[in-house]
Amino acid sequence: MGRSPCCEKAHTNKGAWTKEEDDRLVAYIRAHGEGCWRSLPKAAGLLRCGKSCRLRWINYLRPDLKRGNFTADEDDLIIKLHSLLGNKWSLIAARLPGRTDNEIKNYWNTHIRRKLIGRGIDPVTHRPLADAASNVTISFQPDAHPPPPQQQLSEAAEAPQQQLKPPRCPDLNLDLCISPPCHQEEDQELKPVVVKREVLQAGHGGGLCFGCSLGLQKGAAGCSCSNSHFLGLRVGMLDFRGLEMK
DNA sequence: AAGGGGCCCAACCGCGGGGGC
DNA sequence: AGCCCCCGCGGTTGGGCCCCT
Repeated sequence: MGRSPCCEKAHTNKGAWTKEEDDRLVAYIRAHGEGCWRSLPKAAGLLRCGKSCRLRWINYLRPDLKRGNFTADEDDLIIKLHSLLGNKWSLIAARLPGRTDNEIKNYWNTHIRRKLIGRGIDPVTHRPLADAASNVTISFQPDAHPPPPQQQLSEAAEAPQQQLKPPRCPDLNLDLCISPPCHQEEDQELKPVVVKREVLQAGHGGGLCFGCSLGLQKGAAGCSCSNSHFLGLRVGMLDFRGLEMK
């Protein structure tokens, strides 16, 4: 009954990885590449479960990891992305080259949460902690960015005047205007962020202009709405032009 | 100098989703 | 269509380190 164990726990090591285990894992992945984590430990001669190997590689051994302290720009970007995506650490990590979801999650829980609380901002809702008056009305801007048919949010059409939750972060513009992906010929290396519609709707204020709320300059890639709340945040590596809704 | 408490972060656990059969 | 396997994700844990008293 129930889920089968991911590995034979009786014959696997647990806890901190040794240098030798690291070396074995790195050598194996260099020779054979990633993939089939379940069979990797046996093939690599490791007494670890596949999940453990995958985690060790992704969070610690991967050669493209940046490591080191987070910059102020990364801080700001994480906060912005969290306000949009919630605890979707993998999505946030996808927009921070060299950072892992685990690293960002830890950093959030140990530093940013405290920082936001210190600023009087609820780290969960991104709203002022003392915010009692939640009667802010956010209006849609259906003309600002007419989306392609496949990306129109039916909810927006169904309830264009509905009252939405107030901004959860005082410097975030929450005017709704989801930009269609454009300039697709550029930056092919940037993976599109695939955001389930529920992610944007569940407790995140209904809808947002990604460009504006991330501080992109008016007229910059992905943002040409009428928002006037440019924040001056440098987000050069960020690009939501490939944003997909599913 | 010692020890107690808090912090940090690597690693584990359980679950959900996707894909193959 | 349903089942099973595997991967990946998010939440949680625990051990080591650091700082304060």
